[in-house]
Amino acid sequence: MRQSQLFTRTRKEAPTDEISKNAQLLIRAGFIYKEMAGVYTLLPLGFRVIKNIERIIREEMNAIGGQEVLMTTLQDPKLWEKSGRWDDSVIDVWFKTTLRQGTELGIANTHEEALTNILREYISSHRDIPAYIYQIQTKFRNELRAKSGIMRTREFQMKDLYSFNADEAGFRAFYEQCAQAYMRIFARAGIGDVTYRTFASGGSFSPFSDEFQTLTEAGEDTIYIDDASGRAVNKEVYTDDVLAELGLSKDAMREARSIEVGNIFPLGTRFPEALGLMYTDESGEKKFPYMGSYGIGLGRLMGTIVEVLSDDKGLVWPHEVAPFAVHLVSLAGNNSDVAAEAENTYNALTERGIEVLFDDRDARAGEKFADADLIGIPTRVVVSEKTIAAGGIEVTDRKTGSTELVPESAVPDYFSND
RNA sequence: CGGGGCGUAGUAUACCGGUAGUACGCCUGCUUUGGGAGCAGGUAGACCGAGUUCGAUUCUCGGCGCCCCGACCA
Repeated sequence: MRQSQLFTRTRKEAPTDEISKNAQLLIRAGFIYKEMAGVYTLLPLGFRVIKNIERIIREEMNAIGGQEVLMTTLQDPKLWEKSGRWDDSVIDVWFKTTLRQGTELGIANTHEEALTNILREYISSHRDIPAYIYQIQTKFRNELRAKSGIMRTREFQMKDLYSFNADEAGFRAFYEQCAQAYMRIFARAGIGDVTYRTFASGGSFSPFSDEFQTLTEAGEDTIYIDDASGRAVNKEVYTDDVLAELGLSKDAMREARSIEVGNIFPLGTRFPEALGLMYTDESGEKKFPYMGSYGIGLGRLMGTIVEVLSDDKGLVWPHEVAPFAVHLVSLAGNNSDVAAEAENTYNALTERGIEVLFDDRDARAGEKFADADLIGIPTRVVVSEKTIAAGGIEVTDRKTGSTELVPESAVPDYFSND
């Protein structure tokens, strides 16, 4: 896409009402727009990033047998009354609304009840499970305090998968598979080497859960890491008993600040029991399926990538999540030959299926470079009088800053899209 | 929800009990063109309400909003 037509603009100065690095950079670079506290609009560049994150998650969830659905935001209180969670003292992040005739409705903050209820119609035999169902959908949570830019918001995209297995053994096997899929997701998102599977409390549903914690000072959590095994333990369950159970020793563990980018946990049969979801097993006996829940907040993942990878010049996107693969910068000035060459390069790359942000604006080099650094597309390509005189194009890596001149004849191979 | 801080052009900031200045942005023109250019002209602003006062953007109170610390975070 041509940058001259991109309706957003970069800003030199950070907004004063944002302290967090993720929000400052994303707003300055024109990826997001702040509507109000904890509520952000995704602008074209930010939307592209979220779509890429979504794609990675979707691929990995499909690979482990996930089936995608899209559930509703408006929810029936009756289902929640059955599970005992309609009460504001049980879930304190509710947004609720009412129909004109006065009927109360819930605005979804999670979907265990809704999905379990749907499955009553489709799961009745052991042949109907396991079922692994997920969605990428907007969640609303009335957080007491939104904070840390896009890390804790009141409205956000979330991937939530729910597993239904015949028994706990089947659940366990899938749970491990999903944990592996999560690690692949975070690796592809560029934060794999600083993300730890972390033993944590299971809240009110189970004795444990696994969180995926990414090391960053911007985090809200404290974890303890055992570098030898790569495992970590959340501070909230960092007790001698838990460590003994996990075979870990306090002597070998280091403390770190982190942000929770994902969470998986066992739900047992609580929701099937509350909502009446049963299947008939091989011997004709009726049983409750064993359930698990697996979440990733897409916006928080995007914010975490920013916190971990950006530098003093701006954003740095890993290839798989970058809004574009190449940032083509034309330094044409009044030189129509350079402008024509830049157009040719743009067309050649685009025809090869490469996503290009083409800075065709009538602006000076300094401004264009500063913007390119701020936006953080992995590869910058410059076409100018200099590069034409040298018979090629200049290719710069955003992360390392390393630059090379690629001869014109070698350009197709350099950008072969494989 | 407890505590603290803050609301001035699109953005970032300054000053002031007598209606507001600067920078960036944006518009026009000329020059410039490899790291956020120069000159000239122009555009655009006091969160809302009440009170005090001859007069409030400034002081007081209330509301609303934003940020930070803590608590909370199925």
